[in-house]
Amino acid sequence: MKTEDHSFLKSETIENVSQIFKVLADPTRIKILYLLSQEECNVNHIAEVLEMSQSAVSHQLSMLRNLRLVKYRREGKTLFYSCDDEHVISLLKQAIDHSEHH
Amino acid sequence: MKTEDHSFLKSETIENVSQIFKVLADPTRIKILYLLSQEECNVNHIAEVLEMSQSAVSHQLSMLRNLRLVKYRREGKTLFYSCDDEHVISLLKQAIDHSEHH
DNA sequence: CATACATATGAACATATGCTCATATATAAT
DNA sequence: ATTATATATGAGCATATGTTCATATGTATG
Repeated sequence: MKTEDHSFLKSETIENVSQIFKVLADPTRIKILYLLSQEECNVNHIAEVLEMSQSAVSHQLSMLRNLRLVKYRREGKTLFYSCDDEHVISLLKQAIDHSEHH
Repeated sequence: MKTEDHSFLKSETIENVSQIFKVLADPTRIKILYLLSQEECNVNHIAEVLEMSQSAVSHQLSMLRNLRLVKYRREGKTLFYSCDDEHVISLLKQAIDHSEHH
């Protein structure tokens, strides 16, 4: 068993980094995270704004929740989601800025 | 036809950002880019260090070349690859630093 | 408690992705 | 020219991923 696949990076680090970027690699999640970085939203609102099914949004939020990238609060029947990871939002915004200015 | 799927981000921006992060989402490419960020390498050297087949490395380099993330120079039969996109390396290193210090 | 509304979840399916295997191309040396 | 070395590339395959569809769960209200 090798604990490292690379002389300089721990395999654990590589897996973590890969996971962060996998989240950010999907257009749907980019839109969701960018939206949530601007305002707290409930699930249906996200679905409407992004023109996606409630189910698809909910599945993605489930993933983002498990990775602790978003959090939520309940208000009656409604769940309000917001971002919970400044670092990931920072990476996203840098990539957006770079893309927009090139 | 909608030119934007999101009120704030152009669909072109979303695609570009997604593509950047897709590149960085794969463990193999993380290792290759990190290695190349430290030293110029030929293909066989990358394959040896990362314990991968020459073909697998070459396929990945092909992709990185097409996206202009790496460049190469020839010396006889050997091709020496190096990084050609500071911004992408910057994103990668930030994610690595963050992962290592948490 | 029955119904409606908001959200979550499991299964199935289609597409994307990364590898291997075989083979092609390019350069150098004999 | 033939052979060896370094790298590239196409096809095929197995796995991962994101969506849809159907259904479940949770909460408020009559």
